[in-house]
Amino acid sequence: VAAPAKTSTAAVVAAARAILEADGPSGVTMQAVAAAVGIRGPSLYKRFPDRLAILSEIEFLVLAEIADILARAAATAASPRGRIEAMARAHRDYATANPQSYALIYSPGSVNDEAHLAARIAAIRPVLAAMTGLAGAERALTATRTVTAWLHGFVSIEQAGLFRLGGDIDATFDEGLATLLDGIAARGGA
Amino acid sequence: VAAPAKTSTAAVVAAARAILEADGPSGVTMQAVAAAVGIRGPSLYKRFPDRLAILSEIEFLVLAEIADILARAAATAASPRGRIEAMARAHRDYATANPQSYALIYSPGSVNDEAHLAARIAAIRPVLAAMTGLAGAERALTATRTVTAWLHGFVSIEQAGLFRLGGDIDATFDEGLATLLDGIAARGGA
DNA sequence: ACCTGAACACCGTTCAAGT
DNA sequence: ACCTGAACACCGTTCAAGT
Repeated sequence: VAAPAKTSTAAVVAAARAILEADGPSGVTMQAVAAAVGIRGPSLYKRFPDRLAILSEIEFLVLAEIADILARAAATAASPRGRIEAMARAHRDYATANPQSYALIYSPGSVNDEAHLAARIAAIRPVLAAMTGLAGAERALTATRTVTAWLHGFVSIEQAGLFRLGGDIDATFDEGLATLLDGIAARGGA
Repeated sequence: VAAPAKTSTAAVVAAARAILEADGPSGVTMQAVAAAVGIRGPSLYKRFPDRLAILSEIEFLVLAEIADILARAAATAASPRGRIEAMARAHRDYATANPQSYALIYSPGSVNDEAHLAARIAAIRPVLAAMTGLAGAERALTATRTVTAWLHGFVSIEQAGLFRLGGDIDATFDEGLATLLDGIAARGGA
């Protein structure tokens, strides 16, 4: 006669993600997550080996969301450059709407195994495809890395509150992106 | 009759910084830092209000080091572009040599008060100066932010071990930097 | 003045016991 | 099968007591 399950793996991950976004990583304690799904801390170990495993599942969730919003953004424009611009804005908007989730997947403690790598590659695929159209197949990977680095750095600095010398940050974003894409296009197209 | 001090504020910060670089942020416990300077955990509260205050002092140390290496790098080249390139390489080299310290000053938990802001501005000053030479006074701030965002994003992704689709990362860095500076120069110079 | 042991609240995690 | 209370080791932090 088995005891009935009070919750599920998916419900635990969803609850943990909500706590992360509301209270930051230090708020994601085993007790808090357990309480959010109506059980006690130790019971979580029936479903996850440890706390890191829960954060790891949140990373999958977030990477899938980013893959989705980037693919949708790419579909809103026809030209390679227009697609990259749309994805860059979507990336920044996602980070603004989900700052803690975004910070998690780039944090030093983020999980870096094969499964997460595959999820990251899947998320970047539409950027790589558009960049192939803009810069050619041979230069697509390097150009994608350049745009991705700038994008992550910009969002990361913005969210840390470190743009503090004034100026219009939205305009800085647009101009930085244009500068980058001009430079990439100037180096020889497809 | 006062009890003789076994250590000093500077010694505590230096010890904490060494532990941070060796064991990461979670290794910087009050007990570990205290033991490294020959005292017990609670004694640290005579010199620092809490653990965050010790990390805050490490941030000042690191920001001063970065200000120093950037200023030195700028002095090795004559042209504005040459100076920016030298500073970009020095920035990346510093992060490679001091990954935990570098991660600390861009971590979500980094202290963002007026004193730290001043230290950050001081560190970036030579970049802003060189950028004024390359892009003109009016466009210097935006261009500096674009380069800084790319630089931080690149280093951050590199250290997280997230460049995993092959290719020469050193060459990617050089090409990304050249692309950016070409784009900035093309938008209208000084 | 500075240092210490003891104590407190709070973590993650383990485990024997319950249903 | 899943859940629970009790326990353990380990944190940051406080404080009264030592010199």
